[in-house]
Amino acid sequence: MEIPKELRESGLKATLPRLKILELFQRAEHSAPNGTRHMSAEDVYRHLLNENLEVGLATIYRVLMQFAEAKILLRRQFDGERAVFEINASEHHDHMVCVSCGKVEEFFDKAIEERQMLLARQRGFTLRDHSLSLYGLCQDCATRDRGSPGAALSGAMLSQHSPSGSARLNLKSHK
Amino acid sequence: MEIPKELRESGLKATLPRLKILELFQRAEHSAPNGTRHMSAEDVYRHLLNENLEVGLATIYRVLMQFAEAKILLRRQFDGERAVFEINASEHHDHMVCVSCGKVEEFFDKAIEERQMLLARQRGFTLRDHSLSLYGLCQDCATRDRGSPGAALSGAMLSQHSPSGSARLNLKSHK
DNA sequence: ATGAAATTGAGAATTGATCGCATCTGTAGA
DNA sequence: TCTACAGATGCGATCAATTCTCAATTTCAT
Repeated sequence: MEIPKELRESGLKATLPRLKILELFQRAEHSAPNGTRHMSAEDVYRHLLNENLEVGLATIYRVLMQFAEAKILLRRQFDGERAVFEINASEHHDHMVCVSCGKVEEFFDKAIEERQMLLARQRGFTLRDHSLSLYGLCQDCATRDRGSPGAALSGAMLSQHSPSGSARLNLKSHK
Repeated sequence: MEIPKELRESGLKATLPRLKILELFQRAEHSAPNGTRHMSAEDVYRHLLNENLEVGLATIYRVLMQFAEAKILLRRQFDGERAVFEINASEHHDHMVCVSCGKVEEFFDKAIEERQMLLARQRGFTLRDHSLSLYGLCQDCATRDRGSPGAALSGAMLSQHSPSGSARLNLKSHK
């Protein structure tokens, strides 16, 4: 009776890896700044390791895929980056991604949603899903860059404190 | 004096691979249906082979990257798919992608663009770029599927006449 | 024409992600 | 509670897309 309803309803067995992964995303849901909300498979892997739980990467990929299919998680893929997942709890939203520090902010705009539906309808297009991401500098990075221009956007140095992976275009440097 | 201004202005040397790749995208610009407009590195590779021009894949990836940096081409990355490129000639636009046949339609909506700018401004976000893609069934596929439901969305059979790659989620079957 | 600098091509290497399979483990039913 | 077995895991192999390495070739300013 400790089995979370998300798992029960999905038909997936309540295994340790699944329970822990679900819990991880649920805890991260309201992690305030710099979205630990959005985690890649590797992010999850490392988080679990920190909790002294060794789960095979393959398992993590599998579970993330199953959770996404079950609508427990949402899979997001920002421009050239690895896939990240977030818990599917809050309302639908789109994202603003800082290309400097990697921070992900969420937003929702009714007007945009409505225009999308209208445009699709006009073309006889049956809308299933959509993905809208704005890329640029978050307030903090814009401010900092104004102070010492030139240093910014090299990205390399900044990729350290990038939460779930790295800034866009910064495709190297992991592990 | 045959050197296209795109190359001249980019500072890139006018080599055969570059000339041919540029020409390919320029010719494809107005290819009417089912975007040959959007081509992956492999697509380009195959097209050049058809013209009896063997260019190493590595070179194609390099040139595409350079062209994207020079704003000659635009790199697009639809959900789980490989990167595709299109010539950066026409006005800015976003995309509707058919998840069944892979067709890519383009659209532009002033209202959406304006909302995006407004939302970014409200959050102190310096907008650099954005990506909006609508996923669903194009008119043709929606009509066909209504005729013989169930058959659709298996995707596999359809991936053949998919122009630049394959339908979304159909990550296998290439070469 | 000449040489420094840029570019290419072939293959090796990386990276993110998936697969195959032998071994475990939840969980429904006895 | 016990048990059988479908389902799940973990490991390593594998895959696909992309990038890197480096020697050989080509471009272009002089």
